[in-house]
Amino acid sequence: MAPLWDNAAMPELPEVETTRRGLAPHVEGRVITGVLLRRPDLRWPIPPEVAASLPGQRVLGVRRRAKYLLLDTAPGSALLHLGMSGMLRVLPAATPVETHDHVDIALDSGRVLRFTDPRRFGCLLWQPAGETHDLLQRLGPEPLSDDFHAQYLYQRSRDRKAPIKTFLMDQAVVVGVGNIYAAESLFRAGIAPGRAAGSISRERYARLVSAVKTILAHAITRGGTTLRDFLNPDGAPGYFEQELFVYGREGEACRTCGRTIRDGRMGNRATAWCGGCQT
DNA sequence: CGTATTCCCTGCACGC
DNA sequence: TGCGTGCAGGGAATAC
Repeated sequence: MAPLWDNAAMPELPEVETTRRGLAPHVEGRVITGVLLRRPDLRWPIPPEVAASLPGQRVLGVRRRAKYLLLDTAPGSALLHLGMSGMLRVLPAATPVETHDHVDIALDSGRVLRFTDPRRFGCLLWQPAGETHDLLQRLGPEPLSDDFHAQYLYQRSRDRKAPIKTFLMDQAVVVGVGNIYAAESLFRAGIAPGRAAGSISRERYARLVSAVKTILAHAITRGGTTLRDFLNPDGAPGYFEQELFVYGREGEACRTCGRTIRDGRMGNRATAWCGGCQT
């Protein structure tokens, strides 16, 4: 079975949303018949409620908040994060187990929802019904929602001296904009990533918000096309590689102006930008 | 409060 | 060929 993700396509918000859409038809409405934890020490230990509460429950919905997926059942929700190497697949129950297959959630359809994560930066946690997990408490708005707009970003950025790229990747400001999409959005908006967030005009924030929305929405569309049949994913997601303008292109020529793409670090993250197109 | 740094973990690309 | 080293990443935790 071809993997859905590899190191070339980290699960950012569009991949998580694509995963949600792919999973939902196979998981929603199904009854969980068992939970098998082969390796409970992920980013955090998997709490006992997961294995104790899920069996016998019907999956009422599959939701996404930021880069988290939630499997809703009556007593509560399984809260999943794919980290940077996590993968979720729906497979025939008899599918042989491989090295990093940490969790199986068996379904009454005879299939199994399998969580695989080589680097174990992902997590599987428990959110009791009616509560909001601490990890979801202080998150900013969804980037594709109407709550994420230029005036919001402009106001939140006043007095912030951190680089705009760091600010944009702050999950308390807006969720789901990881390193790739931050770099690409700033390129599209023509803003240099090192510029202090608090010194950027309202007009430029309008361009940035528009760029974030356009790029994320486009990436989701692309992801969707690679995932027609979630049970038999054919080929790599490859959603974006041909469309990147700066991310991973350090030292290469800018596709717009021809200048060499620069690189540096911001907030301890590799950052690429074009000194000609971004000011 | 905001900002900077460290850490978690593994696979991979390097250089010797 | 097989080491060792450094890096990548989300994002929480910690330190200032």
